[in-house]
Amino acid sequence: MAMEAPIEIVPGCLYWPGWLDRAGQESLAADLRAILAKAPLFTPRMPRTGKPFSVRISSCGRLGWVSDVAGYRYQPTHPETGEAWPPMPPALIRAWAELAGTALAPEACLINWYAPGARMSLHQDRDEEEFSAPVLSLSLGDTALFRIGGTARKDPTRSFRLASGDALLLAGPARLAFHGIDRVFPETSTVLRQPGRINLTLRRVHRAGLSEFPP
DNA sequence: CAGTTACT
DNA sequence: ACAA
Repeated sequence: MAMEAPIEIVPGCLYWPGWLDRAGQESLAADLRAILAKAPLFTPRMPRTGKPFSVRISSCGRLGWVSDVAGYRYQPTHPETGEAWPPMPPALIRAWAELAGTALAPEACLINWYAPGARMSLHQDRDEEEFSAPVLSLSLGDTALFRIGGTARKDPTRSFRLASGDALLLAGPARLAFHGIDRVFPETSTVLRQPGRINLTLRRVHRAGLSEFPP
């Protein structure tokens, strides 16, 4: 299979602009509408303070990432409905298989919904047990200004735009890099049929084992 | 500090 | 820069 070579933004941070074509984006958007009908977006809150995030989130896959006053964690059920997260659609399994470069299956896909004006401040993805597996990010909808630095908060950062269909991998030395979204640019995509942006973040949570098997 | 605010 |  022909695959265009990614751009390496910083060591370990691989970027495939336009990885998904328009049809692939539309199809994934339809998958997500079905998922969000079963696992509605909810507002995460900061540990201890309870301050709400500006993004709303949901998940698919075996585990979902949640945040509330008690802290950050992965859990197998939606915090408001109590239901298991919907399964990961085949298109996402395929994306992980093609880009992640690991035999470990993805366990969690966090769905971040950025309404116009929503932001995500600089952070690390560090709530997993397994850091040898990369984090895979897919963008859908309006273009965003993404920023990535090093493994220390004070490290210098670089910014670039993530557009609908772009894929980004945080692997190796970039797996624990600080990153965030500074801005979403209005009216830069029609894929979602509404203003805003969706970011999908696929992750391996556990080191290995039983999550490979059906329940 | 996956947060907001102030100021260049 | 913050405040715990």
